[in-house]
Amino acid sequence: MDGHKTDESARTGEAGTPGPKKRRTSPAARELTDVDRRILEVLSADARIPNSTLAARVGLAASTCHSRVRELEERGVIRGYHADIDLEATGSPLQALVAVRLRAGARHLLRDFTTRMRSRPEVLDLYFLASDDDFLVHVAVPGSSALRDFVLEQLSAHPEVASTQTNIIFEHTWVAAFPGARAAE
Amino acid sequence: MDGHKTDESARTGEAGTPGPKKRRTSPAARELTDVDRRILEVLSADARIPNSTLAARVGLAASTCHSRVRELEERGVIRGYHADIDLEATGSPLQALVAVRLRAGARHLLRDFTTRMRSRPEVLDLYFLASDDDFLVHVAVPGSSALRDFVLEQLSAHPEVASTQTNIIFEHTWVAAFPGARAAE
DNA sequence: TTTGAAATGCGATAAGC
DNA sequence: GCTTATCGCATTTCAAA
Repeated sequence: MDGHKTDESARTGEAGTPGPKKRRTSPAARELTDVDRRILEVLSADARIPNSTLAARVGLAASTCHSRVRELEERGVIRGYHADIDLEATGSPLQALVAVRLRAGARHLLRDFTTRMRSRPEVLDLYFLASDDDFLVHVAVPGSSALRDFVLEQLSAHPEVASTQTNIIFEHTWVAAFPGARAAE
Repeated sequence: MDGHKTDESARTGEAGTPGPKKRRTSPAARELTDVDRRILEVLSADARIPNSTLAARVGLAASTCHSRVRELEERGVIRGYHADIDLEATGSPLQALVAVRLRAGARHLLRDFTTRMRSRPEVLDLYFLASDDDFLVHVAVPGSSALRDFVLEQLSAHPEVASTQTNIIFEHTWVAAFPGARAAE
């Protein structure tokens, strides 16, 4: 599982420093402008803010702001908008992070495993790690018995799973959608 | 704002399920109806869907649907709406989960620690775990040197931190906002 | 007491400057 | 990138079940 090379060796210099106003010619990897960044910041804090209000906050006309947002959506910078739901209200107040280690000989079942995890209703997030534990599965369940059932039936019972370790979550705090974004605008 | 009573506490039992038709008397913890649940499901997949479309999807009139959504917001079931941002586009493609163990004698600094973590721009999520009185800090950074700086300067350098373990994330998949919600509607 | 339909004001969207 | 104009949606009101 170790020894993977990251593929981000080709990193150009930062544009933040003063210098030549060279035009960025790669549209897909174009860097974000300062206004773009502020738009993302506001939308990550409140995705349903009216476009006119957003425009005023970032100092743009409404139409301009709208086209910027659309461009960010089309470029894939904004991947979507999601409602943040109170898990207690949905009847699943118990959260856990389950560390899963796969059997070394069953790595070809990795895709099956991720597919199954993503199809399970209890699963909220799936972290594929570089460490000894291959996955960290973030789940929410109604109670401890449902947690036990999930771990036993969806993880331990499967042959590709070598071991699991279940960690109860006392509290999960969402801080930001991306680095630099602040909840307190 | 505060704990005022909603004026619609008289909700009769559902006719669908057999059983006692006991009236729910706790308004704050009132259970979600089937329609509520479907609304949450759609909004967690696409928070900016037009209300008219949402209403059609859940089989409600637009006005009714709108009042339901507002009620869910006021009850705190919907805690907010957030844009989902591509971390690579923001220039922080490297993610990690840092496990932090606090010194047993410094548990009174727990609040300071969480406050500091939430003020750091690199931090995306903060998990307070039951396992070893540990935290799991989800961060995104531009590269490995920024990750090293964060761990050394924001964690190891502080006296309340007993130990850290940094786990690189190969891939992070957001699956659902709450149990049962499916991305593929 | 909750739903559905109609009316109005505001915001989203597109064309021109 | 801003201004204006049009269109569509959000929101309220009211009638009905």
